[in-house]
Amino acid sequence: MKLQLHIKMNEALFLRNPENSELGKNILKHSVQLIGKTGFEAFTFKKLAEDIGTTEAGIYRYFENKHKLLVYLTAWYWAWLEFQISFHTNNMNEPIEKLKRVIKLLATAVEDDEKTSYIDESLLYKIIIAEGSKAYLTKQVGEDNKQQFFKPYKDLCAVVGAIILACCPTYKYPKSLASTIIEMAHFQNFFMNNLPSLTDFGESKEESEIIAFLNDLVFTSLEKK
Amino acid sequence: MKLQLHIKMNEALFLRNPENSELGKNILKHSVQLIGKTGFEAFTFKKLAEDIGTTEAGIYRYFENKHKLLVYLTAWYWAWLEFQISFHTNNMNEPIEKLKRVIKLLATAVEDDEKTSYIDESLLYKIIIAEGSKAYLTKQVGEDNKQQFFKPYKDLCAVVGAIILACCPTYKYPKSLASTIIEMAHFQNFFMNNLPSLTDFGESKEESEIIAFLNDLVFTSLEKK
DNA sequence: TTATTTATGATAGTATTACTATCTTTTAAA
DNA sequence: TTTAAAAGATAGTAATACTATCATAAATAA
Repeated sequence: MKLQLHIKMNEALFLRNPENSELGKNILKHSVQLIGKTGFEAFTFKKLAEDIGTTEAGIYRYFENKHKLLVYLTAWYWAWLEFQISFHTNNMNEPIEKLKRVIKLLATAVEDDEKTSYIDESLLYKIIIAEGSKAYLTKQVGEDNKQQFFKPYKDLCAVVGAIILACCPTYKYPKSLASTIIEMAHFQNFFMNNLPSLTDFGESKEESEIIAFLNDLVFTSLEKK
Repeated sequence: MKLQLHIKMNEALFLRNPENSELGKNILKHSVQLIGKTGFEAFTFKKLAEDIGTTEAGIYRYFENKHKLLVYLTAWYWAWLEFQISFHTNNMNEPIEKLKRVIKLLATAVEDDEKTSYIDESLLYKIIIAEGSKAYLTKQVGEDNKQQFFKPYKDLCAVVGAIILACCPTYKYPKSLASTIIEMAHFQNFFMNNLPSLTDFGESKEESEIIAFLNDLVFTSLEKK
C-alpha cells in the first residue's frame, strides 16, 4: 500500500481544481518544468498549453492568470514543507535539535522521491528560490492576503517561531527571526549560485555552508539570552 | 553655492544618458512615481510616456526596456546609499558604532531632502523594498552580472562586510551577514506593512523595531566570538 | 439505456504590451 | 549659418493576456 500525502489547497486560488483531472495535473507538472526553464516572466499560458498539448483556453479554465498559478505553487510548496518539518521533527523533544533540523530542511534541495506525485519537488524548490518572493511582492498583496493565499507561508513561519520560542522563551523576535531564516535559506542559495560575492560560499557552492551560517546566526542569538 | 552629488552610472544600462537631458530626467522622475503607484508589473513605457507628455518611442531612446530601467533605478539607489553610509560614518572610528549607523541607514525611510535632484529618494526607497529584488531575480541575472549591473549592490555589501570584519575579525560569514542585513532591513519592512504576522512589529509598525531586531541579530553574533 | 451535465478541444477575436521604423520639426553645437 | 543631434508624431508588428463560442467526448444521473 502506498500512502499519498494530500495537501488541501485554498479554493480561491483556482477556477477548477487541478488535482481532480489529468489535464489539471499536467498543468501543475508542466508549469513547474516550464517556469523552471524559462523563468516566470517569460512563462506564458500559450507556451504551457503547447507543452501539454492542449489549448490556452484550456489552461484558463483552471487558473485565472499566471500570478494565481505562481501563488498556488508557492502555497503548495510551503504547505508541503510544513509537513516535511512536522514529519522530520516528530518525536524530537529537544527544541534546539528541532530548530537545527528545520534549518537543514529549509536550506537543502529536496529530491523528488514520490514518483506518484505530479509535482517535482526538487524542481519546485528551485522555482521557489528564484520566483517565490514574486508571489507576494505585488500591489495586490493586501487582497491576496485577505483571501488567505499566504496562509501556508504564515503557518510555517508560526511553526518555526514557536520552535524558536521553545529554545529561548525570552527571545524578543521569534517571528522576524523565523521569516529571516526562511528567506535567507533561499536568498543565500540564490546569491551563492548567481551573485557569489554577496556570500561567503562562492567558492564551494555548498548548501552545508549556508546551513552552518544560519545555525551560527540563530544559535548565538538564542544562546546569549 | 549648492553641491550636487553625482552618481556615475554604468553606461550599458541605458541607450542615452537620462541625466543629460530634461526628457531623460523626466523619465527617471516619473518612472519612480509611476512604479511606486502601479507597481512594476503594471508599469509600462506607454503610461510613462503619457505621464511625461512624450511618446513611447521617446522613452525607448533612453532605455531598452523596463527591466533595464528598474536595474538602473536600483543601481542608482545602492550607489546613493553607499555614499550616504560613507558620509554618515565618516570620522567614526568605532566599528560597532559604524555598523549600528549602517543598520539604521538601511532600515530608515529617507527624506527627499535635495529638491534639486530629479530622483525622489523617499519614493525610491519604497520601490526598492517592493521591487528591488526583481532586478536580479531573473533568468538573465548571470549576463546582467557580467555587465556589472549589480556592482553598486555588491560594493555596498563589501563595505558592510568590511565593517563587520572590523567589529569582529574572526567572524566567518561577513558577506553573508552583510547581504542578510541589507535584505532583511527591507523585507522586514515589507512584511511589517503587508504580511505583519511574519514579523514581531505588526502592531507598532515602527522602523525602530526593525533596527532593534537587526542590531540584536548582528551584535549577538559578533560579540560572541 | 438514454438524457444530461460537465470537461475538453478547436477556433476566433480583442485590447494591451513591447517593441521597431520612419519622417518631420525643434534645439543646440560647430 | 550650417549641420548634427534630440525630440515629436505617426504607423506598424508580433506577442501577450485574455474572452467567447461552438462542437465533441466522457462521465453521471434519471
